[in-house]
Amino acid sequence: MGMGRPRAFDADAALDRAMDVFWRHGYEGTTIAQLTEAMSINPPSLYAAFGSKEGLLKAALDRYTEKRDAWMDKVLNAQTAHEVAERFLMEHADAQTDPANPPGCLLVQGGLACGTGSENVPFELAARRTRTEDQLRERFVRAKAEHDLGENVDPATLARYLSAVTSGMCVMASSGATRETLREIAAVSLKAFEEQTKG
Amino acid sequence: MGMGRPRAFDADAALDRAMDVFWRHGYEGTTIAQLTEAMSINPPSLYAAFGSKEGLLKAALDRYTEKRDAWMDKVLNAQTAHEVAERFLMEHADAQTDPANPPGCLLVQGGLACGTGSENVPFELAARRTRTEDQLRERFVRAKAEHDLGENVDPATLARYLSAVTSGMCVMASSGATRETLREIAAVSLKAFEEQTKG
DNA sequence: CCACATCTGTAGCGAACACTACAGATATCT
DNA sequence: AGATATCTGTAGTGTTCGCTACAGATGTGG
Repeated sequence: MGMGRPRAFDADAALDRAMDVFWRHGYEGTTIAQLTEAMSINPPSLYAAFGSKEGLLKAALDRYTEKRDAWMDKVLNAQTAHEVAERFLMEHADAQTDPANPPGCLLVQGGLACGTGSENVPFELAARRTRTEDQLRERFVRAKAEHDLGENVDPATLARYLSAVTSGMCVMASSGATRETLREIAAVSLKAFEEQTKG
Repeated sequence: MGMGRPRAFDADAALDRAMDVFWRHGYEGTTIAQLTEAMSINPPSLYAAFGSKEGLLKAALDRYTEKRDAWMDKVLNAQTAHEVAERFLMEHADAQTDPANPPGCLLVQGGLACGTGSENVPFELAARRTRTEDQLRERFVRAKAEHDLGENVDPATLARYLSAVTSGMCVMASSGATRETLREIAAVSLKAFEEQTKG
């Protein structure tokens, strides 16, 4: 028995193209026609490989999360909690205004509110955002154990705060905020972080 | 010559219904069928009154802005810049988790990234968000003139920071953040504000 | 009460949507 | 080489989308 005709396109490269389209137009604003054109494949190939439009989004999110994890490792490996916060904020300001990508972040621009039948999409995006928040919180728990953060500091609050600020930066990036503007916001936020860790 | 059959529905009440649907499902996730059902009218009435789906959104946004302006007046009329920031943040935390409305804010949940043909929607929402930011900035300019804020404080930075935080709160509210969580974030943000106004 | 202007409800328009049937192509395994 | 399994491209499928033609209803002005 044979193994069948092999796939003629690179799945990861195609996912990168799909990611860009979802990122730029949101899940519901993206059409299969746009996706197949960007991925340079025909609909049957898309459906054979990813099952459905939502399946393709999840595959793209998986790939996005992979890249993000590598990036988060760099952030989390900073020596101090303060430096973690600084890197997190500043790298976000840069990433969200990187001309290589659409503005903002796929996990926000992908869709906060969707129509009937796509309720799962905002939920899926939220789960990935929560993951980042969890990583930050765990890092701050460690910092607390290492006496890098004081006893009366709440790691969950810090993580939620940073997560909120970077989500807000996504919103501003989507409406044209420059890298400098986002860095300014990041700098102010960092002061709140400092103040919070003193208390 | 006669003046024609009068409209049988209340336009403002209908707009409130439409606002809720756009808010909950986003512009692109909302269908005309959902709108007409929520508004208790038929499509021809909708199109006679508002022109198009996008026209209806703009009308709903105008009504939203009206209410928001009344609300912002209360915020901006606070005695000090610090109290303006506090009210702005805390009222946002409450409004975004008010069970009378969908979570978050129409100006964010309405749609950050839209499909081809609806590019105008994110732009329109962003313009309304900028309006709030402008109101804050002007208030801080005044505070500076009144020596309520120091000479080396940048009103634009403060306004942008508060705008970013509340936008981030919208994202968190859309994924189920509680009122207490948002208030916590608001409290941390307020510390950044205080710190920023000292410098 | 009549002419007119506008609204309302039914019913359905063309277009675009996500998705797929099918036939031919291309690999593997024996 | 032959059988088989999977992919690819063409050309659609049924459904839903935003929107509207039309006829009847309901008000105003003369």
